[in-house]
Amino acid sequence: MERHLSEQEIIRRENLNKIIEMGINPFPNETFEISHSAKEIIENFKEGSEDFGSVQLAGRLMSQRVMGKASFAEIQDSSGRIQIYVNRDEICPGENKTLYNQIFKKNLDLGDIIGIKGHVFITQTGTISIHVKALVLLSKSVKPLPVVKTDAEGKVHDGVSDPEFKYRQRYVDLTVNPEVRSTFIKRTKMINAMRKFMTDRGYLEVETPILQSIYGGAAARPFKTHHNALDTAFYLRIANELYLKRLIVGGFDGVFEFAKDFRNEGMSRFHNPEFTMMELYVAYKDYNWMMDLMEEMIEYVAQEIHGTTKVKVGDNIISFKRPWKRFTMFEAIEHYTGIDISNMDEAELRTTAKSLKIHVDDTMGKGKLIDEIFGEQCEHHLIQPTFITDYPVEMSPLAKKHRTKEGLVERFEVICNAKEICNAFTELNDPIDQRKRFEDQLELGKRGDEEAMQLDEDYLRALEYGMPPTAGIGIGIDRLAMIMTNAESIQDVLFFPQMKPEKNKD
RNA sequence: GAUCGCUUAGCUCAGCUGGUAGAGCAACGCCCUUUUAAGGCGUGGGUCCUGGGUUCGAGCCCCAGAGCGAUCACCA
Repeated sequence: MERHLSEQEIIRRENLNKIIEMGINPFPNETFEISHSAKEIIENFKEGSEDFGSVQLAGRLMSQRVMGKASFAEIQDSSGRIQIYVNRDEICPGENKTLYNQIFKKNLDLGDIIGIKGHVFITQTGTISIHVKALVLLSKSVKPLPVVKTDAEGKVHDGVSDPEFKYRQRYVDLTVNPEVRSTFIKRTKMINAMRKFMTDRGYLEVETPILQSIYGGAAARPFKTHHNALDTAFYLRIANELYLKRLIVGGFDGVFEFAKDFRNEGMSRFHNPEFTMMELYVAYKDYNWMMDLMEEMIEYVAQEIHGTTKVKVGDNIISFKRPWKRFTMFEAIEHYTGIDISNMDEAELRTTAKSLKIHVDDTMGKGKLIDEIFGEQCEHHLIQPTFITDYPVEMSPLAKKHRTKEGLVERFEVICNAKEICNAFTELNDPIDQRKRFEDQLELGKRGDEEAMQLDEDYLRALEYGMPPTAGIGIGIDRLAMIMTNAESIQDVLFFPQMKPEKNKD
């Protein structure tokens, strides 16, 4: 098949061929030993010290300033960039100057991956650099990378900013925009910190099925697939809640999983069809205990990532320092609207919602109305992490009824930067009540609610054997990562966000 | 799903009331040769997202479509 190549791509292929003709393998197999990273050298080199007398490092050639028999260039490794100084007669000590005159000056291109050996010194202008004694090509780049330069005022020129380019070709985005790399490193640090926090407390990290014949644990439309050998429909999980609780039935005191979940719904700045949720279930605890744990864990996570509990997000500074504010849902609504809805019936709630200019329709029940009022009137005010507790029972078919408050369940969410970042309950462990809640969901399903839960007989069977009182939580890892990295879109915290398939232009 | 916006060189972007395509960086060549976004001179590079239409003439106007984005709806 004919491929259209740009002028620059053709030139690079010609350079590749010239290198091959000179008997050099542009894609060698051998290990290249690396003694230091660019960052280590820049952070630790002291003028006049004998340290770094001999270093080897490898990376991409990112700029090249050739001046006859001496040149400066920059290489970028996984830690950052460092300047190198290449002198013709030092890398070509004999009569043959081909390596410098031909290969280094002509046939190497920006983006090529090279290995160098030399010693560290400081130039007249005060830049820590590597004086190169030997240079080897490790991999040729035949497609030009966008060249990003930062000028003296710190202004960035020609950074790749087209979102489609960034997300489809994340490998280029990562190479060219250093802050993208640091976002993803923070994401991993965050997950590692959470894992350590929970493992240190003795909770067991587990894996549960992604292909489920009955999907459950959340209200959402699933992706459906088919197993050929069994000739059976399967769903990609929308949550793993019911499986983790089966493990609590089985006798584990604490289990957690970082789970990829899948929901067949709209995409937005805050929604990707596949996303990561961390769910944790701990036996013999309730939601009050879980609130304390959540605060402690996230405060710890912020400290691990940023070295402080204060995190800048957009124009706000968010403080994760304990304790966080706690509101019941009714208190929050009264606080932001001045209206006490705690004793209202459905008709009064509907009137109240209308008076607040909230779009209502006849299918909305009590729980939905309360949720809408909260969502419209309160959520956007909640920038600092805030616990919202005690939700209407209709919205929470897996949560235990409140110990004292009629019509409510023991549930909390944390709202932070105006978005929900977790959802937790005192888990419903009464199999009789759970069956009734599932049946109510089936009714909703019959009335056309596509997100109503399915009745899971096996889960009920597990509860019938007896599940200890349990507290459970699900934390939206992508949402939390957005806050911890000051990202505006979920796509910025996913290496490969979901996109429509690229059309083949050839 | 609805509305609005964007799509021009490898990258970032200009392009007027419709007159046949521009800059910076990158590339190529020469000069300079310890530079700091190195500099100077020169050269090449375009399916102006795609397909139709209007027009003597379309990057620009009209229609249809694609991709991306924003807002809304949906998503507790």
